[in-house]
Amino acid sequence: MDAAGERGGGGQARCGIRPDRRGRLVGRRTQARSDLRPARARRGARRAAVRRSLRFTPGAAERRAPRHPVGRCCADGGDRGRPHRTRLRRRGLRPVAGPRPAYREYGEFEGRSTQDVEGPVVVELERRGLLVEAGSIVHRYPICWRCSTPLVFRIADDWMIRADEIRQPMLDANATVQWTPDFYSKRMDDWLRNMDDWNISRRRYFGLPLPFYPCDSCGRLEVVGSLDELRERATGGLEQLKELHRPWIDEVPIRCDCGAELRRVPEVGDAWLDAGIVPFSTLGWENPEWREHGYATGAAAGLTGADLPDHAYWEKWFPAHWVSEMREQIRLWFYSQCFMSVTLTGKSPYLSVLTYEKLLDEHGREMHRSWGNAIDAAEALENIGADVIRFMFCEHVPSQNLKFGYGPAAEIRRRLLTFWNSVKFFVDYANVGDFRPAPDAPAELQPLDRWLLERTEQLAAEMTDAYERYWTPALIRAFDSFVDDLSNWYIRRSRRRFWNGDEVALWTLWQALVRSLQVVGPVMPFLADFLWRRLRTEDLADSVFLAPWPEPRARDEQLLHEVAEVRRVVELGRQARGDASIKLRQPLRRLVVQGAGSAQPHADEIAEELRVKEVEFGPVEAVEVRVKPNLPLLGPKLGKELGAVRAALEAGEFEQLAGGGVRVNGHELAPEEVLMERRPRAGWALAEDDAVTVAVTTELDDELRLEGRVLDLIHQLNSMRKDAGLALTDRIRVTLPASLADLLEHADWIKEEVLATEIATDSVSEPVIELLGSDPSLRV
RNA sequence: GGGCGAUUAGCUCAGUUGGUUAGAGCGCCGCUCUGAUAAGGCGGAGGUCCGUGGUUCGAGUCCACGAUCGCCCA
Repeated sequence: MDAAGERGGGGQARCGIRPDRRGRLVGRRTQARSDLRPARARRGARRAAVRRSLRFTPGAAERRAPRHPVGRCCADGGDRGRPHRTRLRRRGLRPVAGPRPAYREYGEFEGRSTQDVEGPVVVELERRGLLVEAGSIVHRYPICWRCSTPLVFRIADDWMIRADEIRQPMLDANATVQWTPDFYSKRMDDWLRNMDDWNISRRRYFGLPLPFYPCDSCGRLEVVGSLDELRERATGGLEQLKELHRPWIDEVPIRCDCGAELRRVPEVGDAWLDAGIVPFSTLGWENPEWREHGYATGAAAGLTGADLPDHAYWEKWFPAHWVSEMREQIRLWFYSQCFMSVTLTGKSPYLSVLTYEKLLDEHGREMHRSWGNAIDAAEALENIGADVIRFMFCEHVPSQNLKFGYGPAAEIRRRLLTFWNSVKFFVDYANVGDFRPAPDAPAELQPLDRWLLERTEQLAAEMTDAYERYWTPALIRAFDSFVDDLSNWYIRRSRRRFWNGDEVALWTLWQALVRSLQVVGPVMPFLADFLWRRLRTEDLADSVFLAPWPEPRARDEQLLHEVAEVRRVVELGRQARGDASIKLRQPLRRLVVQGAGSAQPHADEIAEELRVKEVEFGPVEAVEVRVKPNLPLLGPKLGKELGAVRAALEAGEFEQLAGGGVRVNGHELAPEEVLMERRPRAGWALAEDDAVTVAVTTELDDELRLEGRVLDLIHQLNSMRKDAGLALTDRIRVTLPASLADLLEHADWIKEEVLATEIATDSVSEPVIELLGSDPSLRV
């Protein structure tokens, strides 16, 4: 089709039959116009040229093009559908027979191109009174995909490998393969069930020459099996045989048993013959000895110094564990490999296959240089980076087209930046304290430290599992979730410890980073190794890829669950505060948590995160209780009754029992079998999800208000530090307006938070900070 | 014509064995934190999960049919 992909175009082509008439001719016997042909060909052609007209159905994509009166010349016209299948005619009507689309032995048409005779043929038919009808028809037409030259089909003899006898063995072999996505197994089966004989010959110059030597004298077909055999049977030309390719190979005739001298057929083999034997040719199949630098021969010699292994090596590595290629390889490489392997070994050459779809631009259009939206691979590697590209490929589900471009790349880079910053954070504070990680965990690990180590083990287990399933999207999901926990929970919760040079926290973070690099290495090898080299100690491998894969171990699932609950409670708490429009800088008095009991050991953390004075675990007192059934529990228990129970609960027709249960429609439901929905009482803010309810008091007293103002001031002073470009360790003097004098009740707290050595009031209108030991011009 | 997929928020896409109020990123609006700072967090608006029927106490998920789009074969 043409480059614009024109669909259903209005183009028409000259043809002997008008579209509205063509139906009348379907199925009727026709006779080729033998009187247009040279006499020599007529006799043999008479039988062959009698054939049935075929139904012609225009395809979805059409193009203005002529349909030539040359027999089976159109992709669609000649061989549509099994009921109409005709045998390929090897003799007879064959006007277009040479390497170029030109007529041969056809009188006045001799040597003219098919396009040139388009009109004259119709004129000639009419002159002879043979024309039924001349008109135009829209139909599919082949053109060169690169230069758009119209192409002509012509009849030719070819070399085929018969497919029928290997069909079932290949289907059996395919049943042993694990395909991802799995439905491509079915497409492979479909291809195998329908495959025709494999046409292996190509009329080209480059390619592996087919070693076929037909004998016109005795009718034998000689097939030369090796270079040694060729040398043995050659009648000459060996001295110029530089390699087993054209043109040299064609100058080496062989002797037939009948005495005749045989020449090779001119064809070369289909490239997929070569590709199909990759599992054998590269692994030294039946090679008696290991040959150093023996892999590449002929023109490829010197391009690779790879060894040609011996057969023992093949035994070790065959079949391949995993092959990945685009899905179109089903009818190409996956097929040809399987064909060869089943022929030679009876087995599939691969255990599992990952296929992927097309690479499109970020808007979903195909990439074309002429459209200006193509991104060259080298350019992408330079500007986006290999790791970001790999991350992008891993994340996307392989059954979908991949939308590729600078926009999606920037998004991924930003996500990776969080991980990068986590490493940078560690390195900064490790350098400040001149920290050197010890091989073993320190004894004084805090709960949060133990949690991060468990969380890292969880990451290692999840990613190992994803690798083993060859399901790369799960890799990215696991990694993203880990980075969130690492950065937005562990590091943020532990910042103060790092400021103070806490070596236990530093060690824990270091361990988590090092261990996560090991499992994420295959996804982003360059970044992982770069960071590894900055984090590694002397007893660790030089490269992350020389480090052993983390051995899975039992994890403290209880601790992991507890902290997950804590994060859930905190999220709900923030939501409740948000609903009540109370910012986090304003301390509140009480928080009540119902339903996340396992978070209780971490109540202090919850209090700190949500800036509340007290955290209680227990029933939340709230108004307007609405009860819903807990479906996963009640569904199996109540069955058809469930609908009625649900309706009754919805309508409020139930009775609450002591202990939290509910009586409804004659059923007593346990507390865990129902879900309560609440609204906050006055003075409270509330948020809940399915199983957890969090309520916080919204009333402020003087103490809370004062602390809120102190936090505001601290925030303001730290912003000023930042604006003034002060270093992390710079000490300052703070001067406050008299109106803020009451905040000095918390002077020590403020001094600690803003790294001030002095704080006082004076006649200023706004707070002022000064860098100690500096001149007054640095006053802000 | 046969076969294989897809259809979920404005856009790009997740959604594991059927389960409560269907999620994420981007974009938009508002708020917020801040010693990772051109980031981070929270909230809001935005959904007939293509349609119809069926199985089931219960369907985005399973089944059937249909529509549209894509791909393989012919």
